[in-house]
Amino acid sequence: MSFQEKVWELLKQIPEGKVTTYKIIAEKLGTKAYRAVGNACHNNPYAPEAACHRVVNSNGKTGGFRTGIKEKIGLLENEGIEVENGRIKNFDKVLFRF
DNA sequence: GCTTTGACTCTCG
DNA sequence: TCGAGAGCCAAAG
Repeated sequence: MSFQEKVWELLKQIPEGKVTTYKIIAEKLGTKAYRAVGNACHNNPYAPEAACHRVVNSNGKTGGFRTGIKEKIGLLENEGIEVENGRIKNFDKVLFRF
């Protein structure tokens, strides 16, 4: 199982209404390849299963999204996550730490 | 096998 | 609060 496959497995564990960060994911995999995690999402073949839109930056910002940041924000809000100016409002509340 | 690139993070001014 | 610079790892060319 390659690095990114492990990332996708973790992404599938994120429940609705919750988000996580690239840092946390990397830590869970026992590495510090935050950027590699981003790459994994970019190449994510498990489209809706692996909730890459529930992964944000460590400071609560949504970061960038290749398919359009607006779309993802809409999805997050639909799950009860408030987003304002590309930033998670109640970040500590919705943060999923596995 | 070295170089480039990226949906990142941390520190400093 | 915000932007710039440096550091980090894995995948693709």
